[in-house]
Amino acid sequence: MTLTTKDKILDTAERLFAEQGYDATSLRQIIAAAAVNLAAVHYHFHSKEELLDAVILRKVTPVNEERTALLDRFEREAGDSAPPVEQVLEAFIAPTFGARERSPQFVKLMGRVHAEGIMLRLMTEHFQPLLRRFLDAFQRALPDVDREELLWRIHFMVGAMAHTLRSRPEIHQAAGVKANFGADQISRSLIDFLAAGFRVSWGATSAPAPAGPSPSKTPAVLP
Amino acid sequence: MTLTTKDKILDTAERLFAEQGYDATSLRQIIAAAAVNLAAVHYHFHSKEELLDAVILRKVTPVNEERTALLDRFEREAGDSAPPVEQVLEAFIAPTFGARERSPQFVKLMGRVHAEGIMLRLMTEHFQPLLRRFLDAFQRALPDVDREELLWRIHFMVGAMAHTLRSRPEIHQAAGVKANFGADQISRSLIDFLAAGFRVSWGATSAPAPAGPSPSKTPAVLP
DNA sequence: GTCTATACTGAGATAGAC
DNA sequence: GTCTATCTCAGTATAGAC
Repeated sequence: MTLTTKDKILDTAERLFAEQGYDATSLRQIIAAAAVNLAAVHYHFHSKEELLDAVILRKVTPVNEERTALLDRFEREAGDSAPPVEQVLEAFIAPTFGARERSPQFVKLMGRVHAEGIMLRLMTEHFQPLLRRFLDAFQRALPDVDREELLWRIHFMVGAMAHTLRSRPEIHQAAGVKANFGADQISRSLIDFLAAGFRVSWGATSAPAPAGPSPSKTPAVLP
Repeated sequence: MTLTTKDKILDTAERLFAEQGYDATSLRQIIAAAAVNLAAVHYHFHSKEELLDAVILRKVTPVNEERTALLDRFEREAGDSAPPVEQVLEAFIAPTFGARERSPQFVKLMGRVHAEGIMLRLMTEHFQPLLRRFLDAFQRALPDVDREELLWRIHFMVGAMAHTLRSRPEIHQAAGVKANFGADQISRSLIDFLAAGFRVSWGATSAPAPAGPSPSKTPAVLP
């Protein structure tokens, strides 16, 4: 236990942020648990927010490396052709669920973080290469889909995944249905669900609705 | 402009929460802009958190009524058969996008709120009937899908929608692609994307991946 | 029943001694 | 690098005026 002050802060902050959330955790709580001084936090991390950034990046970097490595492998195995959407999705999603197995609390925080403005700030700096890498992979798997549309579908994917990583039962509880699926089955359901969405052929809108006497002439936005 | 103190607080809080987010907005900022006293907030709403609840519920209630009304109409038009998934999705999603047109800032807050723990608290109290209503509609449209699986798909839908309602460009910006889609087209893309996911036949997992020499024998979770 | 004035506690941040 | 002391501002609680 000869951790530096900086590491003691990082470890404790990671644990408390994950257990209680970012806002609910005060710096004073962290320094008490880590047995360090309050000013040390600001010396090493400048602010509470930058401490959160550091906590996140330390954990997210290996996950992103796993994602890239997995995609690399799928591409290698596919030879000249491109890996199917399912594999691209698996490369993106599985590492997060894997991280969840290893540290459920932290990934819960990740989901929260993904959803709040925090990721928006980190995204541009640290997520860009990964995003471009996966965008290309998706585009090769689905050459017919428009690029902007594809980005929206990635957007949907991130939303669905982030929401799923957070809290499990909310909806099941409200509906009075027991949530029996394990992480593995949820991950599978998510990938299958998203793969079908990604495969939708572009241009052929469902617009007027497949059955029933065309309900809304107005754009889909307003009833 | 003979608004009651309570309404002045609600209106101002709604605007500031939407513009700056919940945490970034202080009660003192609200009371200054609304020209009321600090304690009046606690008199009428007991706490900052309950003020947020009130702000949300005031706006969300008509949206949920719109959702129900739209679903009612689709069911009426479908006669003896059940409305297709696309219509159930439209009934759920379109009213939010409609609200977005009318008050973009607020729906941005809604997306944020959906994602944080806040909705979890409100959900059980005020969302339950709506959820059960839509769960039934989905189940009738997709009788072959297992009920828990269906709830997960609804979960994915909520995540994708909430994330989409929030901030538009993040991903497009990071990828260096211009975001030209209007709200209408995004709404359509989302519905088509989700409909395909909902329609996936249950039981037929994509597991071993459709092409390439079965990459992972381990559960999809870990590479 | 409504609202005002004011005080209390705990938060994040900072300056400067060591 | 670390710590003490202090600053400002947050949300909250209450006593009392209308």
